[in-house]
Amino acid sequence: MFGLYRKRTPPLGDLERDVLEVLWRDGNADAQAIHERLADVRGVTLSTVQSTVERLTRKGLVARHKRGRAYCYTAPMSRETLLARLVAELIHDLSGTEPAGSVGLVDLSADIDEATLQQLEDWVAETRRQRGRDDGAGA
Amino acid sequence: MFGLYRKRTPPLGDLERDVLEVLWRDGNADAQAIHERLADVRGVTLSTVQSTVERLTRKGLVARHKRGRAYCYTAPMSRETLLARLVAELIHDLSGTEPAGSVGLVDLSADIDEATLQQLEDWVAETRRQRGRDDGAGA
DNA sequence: CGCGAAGACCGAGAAGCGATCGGTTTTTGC
DNA sequence: GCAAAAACCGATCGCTTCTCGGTCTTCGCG
Repeated sequence: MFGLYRKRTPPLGDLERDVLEVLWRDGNADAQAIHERLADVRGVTLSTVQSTVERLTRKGLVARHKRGRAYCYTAPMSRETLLARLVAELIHDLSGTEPAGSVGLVDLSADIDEATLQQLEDWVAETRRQRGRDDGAGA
Repeated sequence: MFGLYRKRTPPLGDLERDVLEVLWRDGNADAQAIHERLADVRGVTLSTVQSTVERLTRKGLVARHKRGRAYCYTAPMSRETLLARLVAELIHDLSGTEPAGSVGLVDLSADIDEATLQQLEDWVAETRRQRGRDDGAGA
């Protein structure tokens, strides 16, 4: 079969990404704080930020708890974890029935800095390790 | 800075993905052939397929050349290359200013088969090798 | 050379999603 | 209680894919 419905993490919009970025940086923040952080680069109102962070909450990508009169938001899923999930989905979606053993990658590689590359590599290694001791059920 | 405009590969729709899949499988095909391949799983008309493959052409993801009265479409970019590009963009977009040395990935890793994992790993290695002998200008 | 069919092309419309914000209600601190 | 701060709601806009029918072009063949 070709088209399968899967529980893909909905693709993040630009503002959503920025909000997450702030949350990852500061650990936690209320809408106001996020807004102030973002106002420099983006001319958005507090309302917009609130809507966005709320959407993010609905998506399960941020958690919140009341503190004073405002909500305090946090990103329970780390940047790395989200990245991993996204990469996983991407790979899963784009890897057809054929495992395609031929490694023809290597092309648009420039664009990634060493650190990221390292990250990816470590992630691969870690994943393999994990899967090795856990079980072999992948696809 | 937070929001950067980049030449992201536009996100592929479901049908677009399926069309690419067919192209990768068969090497090349005209709209008719693609349609027949897809008709089994998807009740789409030939017109729809044509539109989709044309959009894909505009995106530069498929090439075409006249053969007889119909166009013959091919996917110049291999599945692996496209995957690599997408992964690269994903990583680039989601890796903030901080390289985030901590490797906290490892979570949703199951979902990927060994072959793909291997692929990714090789790709990383190759990329690093490439960039090693070329230059060090990454970020 | 002309004709009929096959296919490309175009434009239109529906649906989904994020971004955006204003206005209203709720909550809270004093 | 009251005023302000914040959450909440719902509406709109723009963009993208999917969908297709209708029209124009082109090709092959007699």
